[in-house]
Amino acid sequence: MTSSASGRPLRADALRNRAKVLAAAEEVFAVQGTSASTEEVARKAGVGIGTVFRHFPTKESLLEAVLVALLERLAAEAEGLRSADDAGEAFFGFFTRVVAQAATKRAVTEALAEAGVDARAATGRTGTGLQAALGVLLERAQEAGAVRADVGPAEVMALLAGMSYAAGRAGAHEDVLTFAFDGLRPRP
Amino acid sequence: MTSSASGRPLRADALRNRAKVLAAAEEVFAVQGTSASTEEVARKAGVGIGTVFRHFPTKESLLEAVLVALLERLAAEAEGLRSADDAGEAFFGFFTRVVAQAATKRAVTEALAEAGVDARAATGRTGTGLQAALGVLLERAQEAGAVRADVGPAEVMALLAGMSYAAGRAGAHEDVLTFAFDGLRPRP
Amino acid sequence: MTSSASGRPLRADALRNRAKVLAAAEEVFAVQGTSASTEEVARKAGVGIGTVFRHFPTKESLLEAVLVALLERLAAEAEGLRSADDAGEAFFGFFTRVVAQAATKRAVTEALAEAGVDARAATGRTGTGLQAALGVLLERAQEAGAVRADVGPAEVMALLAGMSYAAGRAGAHEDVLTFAFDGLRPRP
Amino acid sequence: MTSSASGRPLRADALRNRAKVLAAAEEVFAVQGTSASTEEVARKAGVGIGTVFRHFPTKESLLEAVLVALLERLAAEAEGLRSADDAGEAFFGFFTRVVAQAATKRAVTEALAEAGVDARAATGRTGTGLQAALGVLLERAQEAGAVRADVGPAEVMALLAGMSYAAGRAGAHEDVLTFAFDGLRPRP
DNA sequence: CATGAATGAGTGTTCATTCAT
DNA sequence: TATGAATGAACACTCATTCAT
Repeated sequence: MTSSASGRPLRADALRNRAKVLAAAEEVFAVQGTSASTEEVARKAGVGIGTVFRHFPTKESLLEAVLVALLERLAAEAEGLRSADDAGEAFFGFFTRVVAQAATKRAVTEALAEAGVDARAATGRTGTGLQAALGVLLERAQEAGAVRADVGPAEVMALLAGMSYAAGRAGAHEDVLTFAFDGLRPRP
Repeated sequence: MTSSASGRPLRADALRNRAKVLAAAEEVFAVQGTSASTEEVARKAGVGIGTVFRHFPTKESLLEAVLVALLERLAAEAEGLRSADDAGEAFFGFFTRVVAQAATKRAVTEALAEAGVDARAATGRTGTGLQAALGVLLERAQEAGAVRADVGPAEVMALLAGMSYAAGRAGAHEDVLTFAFDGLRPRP
Repeated sequence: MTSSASGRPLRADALRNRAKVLAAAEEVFAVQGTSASTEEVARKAGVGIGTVFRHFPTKESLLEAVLVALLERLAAEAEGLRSADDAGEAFFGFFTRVVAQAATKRAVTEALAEAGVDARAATGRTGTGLQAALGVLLERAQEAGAVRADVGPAEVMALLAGMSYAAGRAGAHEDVLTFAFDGLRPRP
Repeated sequence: MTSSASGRPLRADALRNRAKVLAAAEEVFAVQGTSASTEEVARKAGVGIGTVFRHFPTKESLLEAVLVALLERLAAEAEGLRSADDAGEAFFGFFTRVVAQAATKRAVTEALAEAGVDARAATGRTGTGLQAALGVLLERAQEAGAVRADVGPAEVMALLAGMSYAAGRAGAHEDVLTFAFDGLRPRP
C-alpha cells in the first residue's frame, strides 16, 4: 500500500498525494455514491486528474482502495477490542457501531459485502482481516456465553452486511438490531 | 398499469410491447445492475429504442416500473397466503422465498429497500401494498404464537431488505436466516 | 390548395382536417418557433400525427403551407386597398401594419423573406401574389407623388422584410420606420 | 476570451484549439445555420467532440461565443474609423460593409439582432461595444451634416440588423441601401 | 512526477417519418 | 381515411482514460 506498482517506494510528496486522493475519494463517494466522477475526486483532493490516475490506474482500483481502507479501519477497531473486559459488550457494541456508521456511509455496506465475498473466496484478501478480527470477538463472546455456539464468522459477516444495508435505507436499524441480536443469543 | 398516461387504454399490440419491454428490463437490470443501458433493454426486448421511450419516457420511470412490478408480484403472493392453515409457516416461508429470489435478482433487494422508504413516508405508493400484505401474515403469525408480539411490519420489511441484500452478496443466506428467524420467535 | 396531390378533390371532412392542421401549425410555429415538433401541431389540431403527414407529407411542406397562407392573406389585404382614396396612405399604412404583425409573429418575416426570394427567382410562386398586389399600391402611390419614382417592387419587398425582422428583434420599429419611409419619399 | 472560466490562463495548445473550434463554428454555423451539429463543428476543427465541450460547455455557449467574436470584430473596425477624415463616408461605408458581410454570413445578422437586444437591456454585454463605437461614428457624421440629427444609435442598430437580414435573403441590398441611407440623410 | 487538455465511445432522449390496425 | 405505435438516425452531453507539456 505504501509503494508503487513497480515496487519502488514512493517519494514523500507522492505518498502525501496518494493519501489526499484516497481521503477525497472516500468523502466524494460517500456523499455522491460510487457513480461520482473521478474528476470530482481530483478537485476535492486539490490535485490534477492525471495524479489520481497515476496512483489508481482505473476508477475501479480507486474504489477498491477506498473499500480496503474502510475495512482496515474497522479491522483495527475490532482488534483493539480483543481483550476487552466484557466480551459480549465488545462484540455487540462493535456490531452496533459498524451499522451506525453504515447508516450514513453507503461505502461501508459495500465494503462489508465485498469483504464477505472475498473471505468466502478464501483469497486471503483484505476482507479476511476484518473477518479474522471479528472472529476473535465472536469466539470470546461465545466463550462468555453471550452468543450461541452454532454461529460462525461468515454468518456474522453476512448479518453485519445485511443490517448495514437496512440501516442505510429504511432507517429502522435500532429496533431491527434488537431482534437480530436476540437471534444470535443463546436460547434460554 | 394497463393504460397509457392519457387514460385511454392501449392497443393490444402496444400492450404486448410494453410487457416485452418491462420483462426485458427486469432481466437486464437483474443481470447487469441498474446502470445497464436503455439500448440494451430495447435490444433484449426486440424493439426499437424509440419504443422503450414511448412507454417509459425516462430511464428512471422504466426503473421504477420494474420495481413496482416486482413488488406487486410479491404483494400478490403474500395476499394469497392470507388464509393459509399454518400461519407461522406462511410467514417464514414467504420471507424465505423472497430472500431466495433476491439472491439472484438484485432488483428485488432494491425494490424492497425502496418499498421500505415509501412505506415510511406514508405515501400511498406501491410499496405499501407489500407492507400491508406482509403485515397481515405477520399478525396472523403472532396470533398463532409463531412470532413475538413486539415486532412491527416496518421492522420486518427492514429485516427482509437486509437479508435479501446479504443473500445477493455473501451467499450465506440459509444459515443466516436461521438466526434472524430465531430473533423473531418468541423467547421461550 | 383544395385538392390532394393525386388531383382528386378532398372529402369534406378531410378538407376540414387540413384546415385544422394548418391553423394549429400557424399558431404553434408562431409561439414556439419553427423547431416546434409536428406532434405538437397534431395535438393542438386535435388529430393524430398520421393525419398531419397525410396532408403535408414532410414537415417542410407544412411549414411552407403556413407561409403561403400568411402571404395569401397579406396579398388579399393589399388587393383590397387597390382603389383606396389616398394612395400614399394606403401604401404606407399597409407597410406599417405588416411590420406591426411581424413584431409578434416571427413567421411573417420568414414568409416575406421567402416571398422575396421566390419573386426574384421568377418562379411564379405564391410570393409573387403579394409582390404584385404591393406593386399596384406602389405604382399608385408613385403616381400620387407620395413615393419617389425610382423605387421598384423588389426593393419594397426587401425593405419590408428587413423592417419586419428588425421589428421582431430590436423593437425600435416605429422610429425606424419613420426614417425608412423618408427614404422612400421623393426628395423635396 | 483568452482564459478559462477558472481564471487561469490557458496553455498555448489549448488556446490554439479554442481558436480552431471557434473558427470552425463560425464557418459551420454560417453555412448550415445554427442548427448545425456540434459534431460537425468538431470535425471541421479537426478535434474530438470532447474538446469542443471542454471549451464551450454547452452548444448555446459556443453559439454565443461565435456571435461575440463577430461583434467584437465589427466593433474594432468601427473604432478604427473614429478619426477618419470624411465622417459621412466612414459611417455609411461601415454600414455598407457590415451589410455586405451579412449577405453571406447569416451569423452576422443574428449577432446584430442580439446586440440590439443586449444594448436595449442596458446590460454591460458585448453588444454594447458595437453600439457605442457605432454611436461615435454616428455623432461625427451628424456633426459633419451627413446624417440628420434626430437619429439615435438604437435606431441605427435596428436599421443595420434589418438591412443585414434583407441582404441575406432577398439579395437586393445595394439598391435598398440607397433608399435607407437617403432616409438617414438630412432633408434638403 | 504532476498537470490538465484531448479523446471518443457511450448515454439518455427527441422527432420526422412509416405503416399496421 | 384516420390513428398512433414503432422506428432509428441524430443530437447534446459525460467521463474514464491517455499523453504531450
